[in-house]
Amino acid sequence: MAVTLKDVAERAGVSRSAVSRTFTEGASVSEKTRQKVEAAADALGYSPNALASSLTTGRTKLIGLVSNNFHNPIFLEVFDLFTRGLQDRGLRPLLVNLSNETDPQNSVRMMRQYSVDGVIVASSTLPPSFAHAFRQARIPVVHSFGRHTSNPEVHVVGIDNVECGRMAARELVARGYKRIAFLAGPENATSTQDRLAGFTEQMAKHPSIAVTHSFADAYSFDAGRAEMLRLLENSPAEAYFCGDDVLSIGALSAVRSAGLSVPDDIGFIGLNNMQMSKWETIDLTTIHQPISQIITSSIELIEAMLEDPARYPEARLFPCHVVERGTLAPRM
Amino acid sequence: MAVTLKDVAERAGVSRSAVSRTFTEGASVSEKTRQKVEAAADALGYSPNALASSLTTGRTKLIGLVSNNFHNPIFLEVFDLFTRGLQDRGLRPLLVNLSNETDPQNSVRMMRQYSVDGVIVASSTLPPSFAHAFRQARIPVVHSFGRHTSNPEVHVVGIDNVECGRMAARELVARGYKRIAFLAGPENATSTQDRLAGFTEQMAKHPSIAVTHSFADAYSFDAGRAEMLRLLENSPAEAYFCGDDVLSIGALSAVRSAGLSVPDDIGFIGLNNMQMSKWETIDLTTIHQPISQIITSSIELIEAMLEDPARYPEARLFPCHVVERGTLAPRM
DNA sequence: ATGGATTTTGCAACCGATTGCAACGCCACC
DNA sequence: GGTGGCGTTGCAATCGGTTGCAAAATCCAT
Repeated sequence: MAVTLKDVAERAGVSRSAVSRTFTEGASVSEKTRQKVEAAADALGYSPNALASSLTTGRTKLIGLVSNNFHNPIFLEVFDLFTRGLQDRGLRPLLVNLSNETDPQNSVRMMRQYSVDGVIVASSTLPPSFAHAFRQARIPVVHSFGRHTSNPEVHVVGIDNVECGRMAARELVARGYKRIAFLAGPENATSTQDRLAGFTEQMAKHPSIAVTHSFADAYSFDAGRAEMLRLLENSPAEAYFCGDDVLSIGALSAVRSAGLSVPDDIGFIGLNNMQMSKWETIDLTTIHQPISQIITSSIELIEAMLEDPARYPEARLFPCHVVERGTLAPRM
Repeated sequence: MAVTLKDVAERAGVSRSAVSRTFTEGASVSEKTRQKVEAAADALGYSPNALASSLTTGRTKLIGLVSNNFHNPIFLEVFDLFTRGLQDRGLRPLLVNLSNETDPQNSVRMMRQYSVDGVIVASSTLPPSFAHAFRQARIPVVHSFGRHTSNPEVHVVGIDNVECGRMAARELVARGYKRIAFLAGPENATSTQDRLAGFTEQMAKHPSIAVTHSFADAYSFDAGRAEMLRLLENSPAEAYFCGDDVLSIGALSAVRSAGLSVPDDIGFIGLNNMQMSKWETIDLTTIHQPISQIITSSIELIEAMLEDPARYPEARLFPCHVVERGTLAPRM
């Protein structure tokens, strides 16, 4: 079948060790044998079997890329950035779709079987127990878009969701809305909980403003639309903070199909600033989440953990800011 | 470190072979030893190292999932379906992003290094040379969304793009448009070429109708928008067939920001029927591509090739149909 | 209890690599 | 010519499993 070390060694007339050494950085091989080996390898079309070598080196260069978020278009961008970033560093992403998985131990087992060097959990809706389970299993792990706690047990890279909640609240108050609501993502997602906490905390400073909130089933267009349709049935608020742009877009669609106009009848502010939000037909005012920095940073972090698995868990949070477009009334 | 076969064997008081056999389907082990082994394995938290076993079995259960299409939202759905479908069959997708790769040999080398059992090329814009290179390297390969030829050299699963071109042409003619254009995807993509061929072939039957075409740089919103803006500068056609929904949506956005209305001023028909196309704000008439069947079929095919690598290359094409929404004038 | 058939088991070789160690060749220098 | 030192090389063990083969254990019928 495949060309092996042994084949190359025989053709080059050297030992297998010699071949192995010419293919490993910084090993001691004379120029002469290196030449012979490379000639033989080229002729045979040899490339070393990374999996076999992983047996002795203990490194597979495989990184589990774990997510459950395959309905939010922003994750296409996330996967794009992750795969390229990992590839550029010689790492290979093993994509794991946890959409229907509830038991972290299954994922741990799976990652163990393929002896991945590390795991990146890319999700704001997967419970922290998944990242924890990996850490418990002593697999280096970074939770991207995860929850920031004061005393993190795993590496977390993302944003300060509580502050985002406050930011949205401040923005809506500044626009003079008197009946404000949070159309949140899935109730049990940590991102939802944190955003809600920040939002209500900030709104508590304005007792004269009526505040409500409700949850969408998922971070998806359909869920946003469905929830908004429900809200429209019963005296909706003047303005909504949506837990994600994709929810906003779903909600916008519901509002427009009800014959109402944005921002004249209802205002919206989203969160993420995905590509689509700037489309003319959408033109969503939103809070920008620095996806690309989060991902770059996550990759750096997982790489650092490969070097030093005992590295002390760290939270890396990146600042967000409001991007003003056309779905909110002007500031007063 | 990790718990190995040997550890389990020692604890259970049996040989390593016995342990191995209890974990391989259909091997001969007595009930008694199986019990002992399983108890020991549970106590130690053992799970077999798939990579090590691949050395002797020659099977990694790794499937390279190769794409260059990380800007078309439909591919999020594609990845979702692929990852779930593969996982359900005990296969693991190794995601490869070929956005900036031009040399098929690099990808072949990469797949070899990780000794994947097979490769799924999921792209309609990657040149056929990639799929061919895998086949040449004797790696089982299926090209999803690839070009159908009468004498296929690799397995292809997708649609008949030539027929789609005809279908779009027929639809536009039936609506009475007299100046018709094809806003195509990347010029060198086989899908573009085939759709263009079918489109012009069909339009040739109507010499009184003015037909033009042009290309977008990529299957992306921005490319569609940019190309449409260019077209608007110089007496645009009455109706456009766009090579992909995402192009249509970009074009729609350009048209609307120019103050024109759809379908009154310009008509559109897309291709794919992605989720987004049914959003109220978009409401795109389009040709439905049966993504989910294509993917299911691709997975079945790659699985069949794992059994029989010599299996004769086959093209599997699925029918498309027009989904009527609101971006074309009514039929005459 | 005996013998033969059938299952179960362990040994040892092997998969494709890496690596510690000792032997080797080569050169310089005395 | 002999010695020391250094870079190079090959041997052999090892990584975590699988598997052919022969020996051992079990079963069944007589």
